[in-house]
Amino acid sequence: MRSPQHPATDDIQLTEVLRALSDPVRLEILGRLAREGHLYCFELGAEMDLHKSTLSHHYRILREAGVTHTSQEGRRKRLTLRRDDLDARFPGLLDSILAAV
Amino acid sequence: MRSPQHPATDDIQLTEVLRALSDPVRLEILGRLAREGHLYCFELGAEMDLHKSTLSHHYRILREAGVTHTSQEGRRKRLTLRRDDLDARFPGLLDSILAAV
DNA sequence: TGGAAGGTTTGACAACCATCCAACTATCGG
DNA sequence: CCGATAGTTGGATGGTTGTCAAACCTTCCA
Repeated sequence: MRSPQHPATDDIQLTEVLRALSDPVRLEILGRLAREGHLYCFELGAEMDLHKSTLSHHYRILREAGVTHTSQEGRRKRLTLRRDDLDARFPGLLDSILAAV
Repeated sequence: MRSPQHPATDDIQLTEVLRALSDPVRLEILGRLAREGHLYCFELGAEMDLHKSTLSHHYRILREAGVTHTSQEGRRKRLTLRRDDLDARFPGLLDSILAAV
């Protein structure tokens, strides 16, 4: 299993971040990540009533946009928010979105 | 000619605003609006090398998302940014996006 | 009054998106 | 080693998007 692709901080594009967050499911994931600090994919699978492959698709979009970081822990996958990177690149953006979620 | 549809301030949805601004053309329009205060559609048509119907499509998305206000002046159309409405609904969001454009 | 200017609408089209499903890979527990 | 767990991948599908082009509608002006 190849390690997942994360864009470098400087390569995070505003249009991609905005597009990634313009979906209710991904906005919900973002809110959970912000509140809980991190989460395991299988936790969402148990709650969100979406096929696991659909969720996997959303994880990829968030990751490739630079919003989340994914790390492997055994057979589980752990998501965290790239808060520092996003704040460095687009100051205030994340906070204003999270305040509205 | 029916007057164009603008959502009420309370009806502006975060996902729609983010989606509206996740396109380079519309982000460019936003930047110009923020810098110049207002603009007439035909000015963009002369500069942006896109078919006028394509631009009309972008105007509609910005307007229906609640990002811009459109008013008719003779046969011209004048766009302004709904800055107060957006600030009231999503404090800080517009500023952080404009800072990154 | 007739033509030009400024936009909208409709249709077409290729590209993309969210979703599901089935099959697959990889890891853990017994 | 085997079955269960956790996700990814590829295909299919119905819907949406960005773009152009042609036709249309308003408004102005000469």
